[in-house]
Amino acid sequence: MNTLGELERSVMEELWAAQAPQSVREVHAALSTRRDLAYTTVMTVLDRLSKKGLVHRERDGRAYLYAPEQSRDELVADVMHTALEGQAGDRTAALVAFVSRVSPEEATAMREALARLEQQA
Amino acid sequence: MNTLGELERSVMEELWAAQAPQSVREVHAALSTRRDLAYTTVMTVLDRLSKKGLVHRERDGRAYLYAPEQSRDELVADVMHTALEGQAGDRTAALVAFVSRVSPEEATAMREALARLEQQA
DNA sequence: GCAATACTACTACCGGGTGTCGTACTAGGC
DNA sequence: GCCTAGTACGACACCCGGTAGTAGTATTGC
Repeated sequence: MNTLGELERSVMEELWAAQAPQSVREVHAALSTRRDLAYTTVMTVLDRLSKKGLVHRERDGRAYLYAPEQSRDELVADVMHTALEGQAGDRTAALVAFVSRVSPEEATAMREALARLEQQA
Repeated sequence: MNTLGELERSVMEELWAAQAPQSVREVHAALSTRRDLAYTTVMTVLDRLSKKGLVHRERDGRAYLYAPEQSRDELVADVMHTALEGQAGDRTAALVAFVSRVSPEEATAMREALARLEQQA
């Protein structure tokens, strides 16, 4: 879930940055500009990410193409949500504590999002 | 930080449930109603939690008393915040995604919290 | 058709974190 | 001065993440 490792996060970043599904080779090439990694290391990480349900893979000829299951925003929102659900008791209290710590811009963003939500309902 | 194990979480629950700081013996007794644990196991966990800064301990005669550093609400809010900070790019997008998933009651709680926040500023 | 090539699958190893506990040491109480 | 309650320290197993090698399989170029 949130417990992504360093390299796993980097790989996800690459997948998010790319618009289309990426092959292992493409991800490896992208990461190789900054770090020295074996091709199989990247493959293993992509495999683990797919087993965790974070990325989706599909055949493309003899290769696989990997794409993120969720956008980064959604994943972050998911982690936040999971944390909140872990709160057995009073969730509103946790939300209040959370809200009281966000920056003014973030508070504004939340107000807008809540307003939009209200219109839908 | 967020990576609390199962037992660690249980211990935190006990500390939160108790009003006053607890001794190892008290926490052990409380957990023993449900699970069979060695006294030293509980001690080790409390020690690790204190090293992580999640609990605070103070001497009481020859024993230590342990108390949570933060309330559960605060910890949850903290985890949520950490997740949000990890968002390198557009945080408002993540907030929007988050807000659009909360329950109606939670949405109401957030609106109230935001309103309160506005009055303070 | 066959060899080279491009991928994947499987396995492995190490380090760190967590669950779990035993043993050694220490400071009060009777 | 010994017993007891408590701590300190160390240990071990397991799982996860970083890292990679080797073996197997399928495609492709000649």
